[in-house]
Amino acid sequence: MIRTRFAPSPTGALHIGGLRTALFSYLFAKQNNGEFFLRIEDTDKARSKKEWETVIFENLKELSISWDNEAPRQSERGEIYKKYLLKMLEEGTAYYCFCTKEELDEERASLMKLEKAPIHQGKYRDFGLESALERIEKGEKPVIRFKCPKDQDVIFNDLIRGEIKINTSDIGDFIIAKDLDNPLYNITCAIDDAEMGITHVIRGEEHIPNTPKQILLEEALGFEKITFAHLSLILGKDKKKLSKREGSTAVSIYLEEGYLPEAIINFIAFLGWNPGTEKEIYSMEELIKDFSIKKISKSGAVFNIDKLDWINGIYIRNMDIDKLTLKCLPFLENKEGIDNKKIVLALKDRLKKISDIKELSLYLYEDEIKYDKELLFWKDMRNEEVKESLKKALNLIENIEEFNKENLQEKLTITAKESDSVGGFMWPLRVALSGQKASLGPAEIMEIIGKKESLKRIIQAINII
RNA sequence: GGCCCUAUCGUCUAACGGUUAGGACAUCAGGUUUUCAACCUGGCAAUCGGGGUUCGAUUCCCCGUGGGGUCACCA
Repeated sequence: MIRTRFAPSPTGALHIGGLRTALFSYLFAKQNNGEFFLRIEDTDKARSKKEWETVIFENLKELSISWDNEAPRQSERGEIYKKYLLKMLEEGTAYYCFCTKEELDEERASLMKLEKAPIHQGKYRDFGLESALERIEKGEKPVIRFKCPKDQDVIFNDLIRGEIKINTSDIGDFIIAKDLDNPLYNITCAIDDAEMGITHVIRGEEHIPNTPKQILLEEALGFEKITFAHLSLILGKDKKKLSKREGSTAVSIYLEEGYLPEAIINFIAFLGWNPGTEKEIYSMEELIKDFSIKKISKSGAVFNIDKLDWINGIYIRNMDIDKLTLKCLPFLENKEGIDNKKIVLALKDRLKKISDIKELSLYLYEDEIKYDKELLFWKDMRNEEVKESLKKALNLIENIEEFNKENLQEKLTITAKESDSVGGFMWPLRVALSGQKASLGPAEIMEIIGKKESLKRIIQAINII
């Protein structure tokens, strides 16, 4: 059975790139009737926080990415790692290294000067476990390094990129643990993937350099082979790895601003993947069905918020009106006599994200709207003409009993067509009702704010001219 | 700098070695509208450069160049 995993570090919010990794891992597992696991990589005790873990869980749930296991925390698996570390030390596939940080910094600097890769040369590689233990006895605190085979090609077949080959001389004896109780990323990752029975690791491209290390560790420990797939990075407008400078990278922010989970999933899925047809609107079920890891593109994709806006707009427009209203409520005011559902219905076509409705609906709630009187003038109308036009509207509206937008629109249209110009009648009225350069139509506004408020606003406009 | 990954419109991307290089977003123009959206119609816009292989390269190979990643006692 195929089993994938998503292994975030709870050192920050769920990142857009992390979400895509999780989504693709999820889709790949599900379409193969496999399992999708979660694992919390919190070996960095200083930076890991329980709060972030909670945020990650909740974001994933909200986005309908569900996992099949009880997500283990690496911080609670110390004994397991220790067992493997001891085994490697005894078998000689790992060794204690007594180099100081200063020594290592120096080594790195001098290698860089020679324009060589700063690979650790393995001073204590053949020091021997016995002698090492003696020094530890005396109180020295060594780190544990992997004894990397010399000059050997590590080859793996990446599902997305094909064959990747890296020579061990470009890797060196990397540190696998600070000490027996503090293992580092590569070793915990290799051990957990093996123990969890992970068959396919789908992750970001930045992990390509880690892959041969993990494969080497896999071999040293006698684990099953894992298949890897490395996703290209999501880039910002500057074509660099997406960073906070360009809007947010945190999924939670998008959720809060009112990007719908379905839209986010749809958009993210299409960042670097497409079905090869012209269909662009995809539900999670459809994604599971049509997703193909082979069709993932190899180059980085720029995160284009305009396209997210467009997709989100489509989802908003297609959403059930009651559900949409519920989503909008946090961004709307509460005013006696005003039906927020009507506002949502009237405004939903112009929303790119749910939070937009706040700004767009403000004038509907205000007790006294303020605007520049010049705004009331349609083209080159004179004072008297505007006043006349508004009075005509006032008379008409005063006599309308059935105050819904269809009826209002009908009556307004008749009068407008009898007037000198349709715009000359409609524009001042709309501005009188909204105080805005751009707004809903007069009939829509009146239905929402009601007859009394409508008349009040028209009279106010007549008075300021 | 070493190693690795990568390269089609501004952006996301299609194109068994043979297409007028297609679609979407954005943009521009027009239509519909009192306005703004939504909607409809249309336009602009791309194969990084140089060598090969081939009857024929966006496609395969090599070399450049550009972009990115990574070289932690972070993950």
